[in-house]
Amino acid sequence: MTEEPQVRKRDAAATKAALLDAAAALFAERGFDRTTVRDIAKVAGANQALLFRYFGSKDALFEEVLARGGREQIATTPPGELLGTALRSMLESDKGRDRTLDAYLRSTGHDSAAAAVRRQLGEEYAKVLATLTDADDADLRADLILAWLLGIGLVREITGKEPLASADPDAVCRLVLGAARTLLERSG
Amino acid sequence: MTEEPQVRKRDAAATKAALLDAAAALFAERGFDRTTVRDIAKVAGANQALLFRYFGSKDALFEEVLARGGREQIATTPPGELLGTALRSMLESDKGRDRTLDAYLRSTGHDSAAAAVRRQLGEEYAKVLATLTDADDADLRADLILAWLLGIGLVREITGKEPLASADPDAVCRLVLGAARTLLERSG
DNA sequence: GCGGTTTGTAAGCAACTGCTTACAACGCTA
DNA sequence: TAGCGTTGTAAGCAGTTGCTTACAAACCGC
Repeated sequence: MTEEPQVRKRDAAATKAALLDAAAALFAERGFDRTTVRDIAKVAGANQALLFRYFGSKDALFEEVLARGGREQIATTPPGELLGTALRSMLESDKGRDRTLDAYLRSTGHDSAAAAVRRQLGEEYAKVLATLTDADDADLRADLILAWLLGIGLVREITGKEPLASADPDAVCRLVLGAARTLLERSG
Repeated sequence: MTEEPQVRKRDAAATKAALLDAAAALFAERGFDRTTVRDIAKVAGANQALLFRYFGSKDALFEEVLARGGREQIATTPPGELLGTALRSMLESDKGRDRTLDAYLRSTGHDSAAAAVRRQLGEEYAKVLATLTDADDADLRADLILAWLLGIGLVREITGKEPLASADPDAVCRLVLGAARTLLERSG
């Protein structure tokens, strides 16, 4: 057997990334309050003191997790498809999908600086969604669409309520997009 | 001055009710994890040991809070008006309104037995909402309406995103009920 | 090789958590 | 009034939390 470097040694960037990944996974799974820095460090295979050296605090780490994951989708999706894409990526519970939304939804009890990130993230989504209608209350309608997206995520991932939790993504998309079109098209 | 009994003395029922009220308020304000039994006892003006004597555990107390508040609205509203009423009661941020939904939304990171209460509460709402349509996927459509309600509450109360957070209740109702009608009326 | 910086580690601190226990005060019944 | 279950209180226990500190080991320029 060739000797493989099982343990990452003296690579600050890799350690930081590992901590970020571990934190994202755990925050998504348990929420902010029920995730401990010791758990994050253990999953990342790093010492917990490094978490504070690289991120400053658990709070700051949470902010970075939220900011990193949230902006990804907005940046890589054309406006017209954002609603469908966001909805679909939320519905496809397959492995490997981005779980930032879960972290968001499971940490609603947590105020502090992360609340600002949450709000800003919402702003960015809503801003894009608002371009889809020419009604004079476009921003409000966009907020309602965003609220629907979040609510669907809440019921599916957190509450786990059936039949929505394991409903066919296509069926859900058809229903939601149909109603959303009504909301966006009728001028105010 | 006549002597008033400022301190409640030896009244188990009153003490228990005070604890329940205090818990409901604090859970709604901070969520489950960030509310301590010491705080609840302090707000209720009671000793924290009594909390455990009367409710058994913090978890069980949370369950009672959720169950008590949630069923109230369902029981007192006719099915056809549930959507509008629930929406309106959520939008009217005035004083004294029931804040059980906030407790629900701020405690999404908390699993355990309360998750069952959350789910069951959702079942009851969805069951009523499902009677509003005759589509063969009525349950799914009802779940989507429920999700929208929760999402709107989330964006308004937790995220505080504008313009939805301080939007006119009538305007929101008009938009949501219009789109919801589309969702419920079109048979599948 | 050598000094200094960067990276990783172990141990611990102080505060807080849910919960328990031992006990005092009260009020009803006999 | 004596006895006794109920209600309220003070103190503490054991475990966990975020975060800090003191130190060892690896790396880099010289």
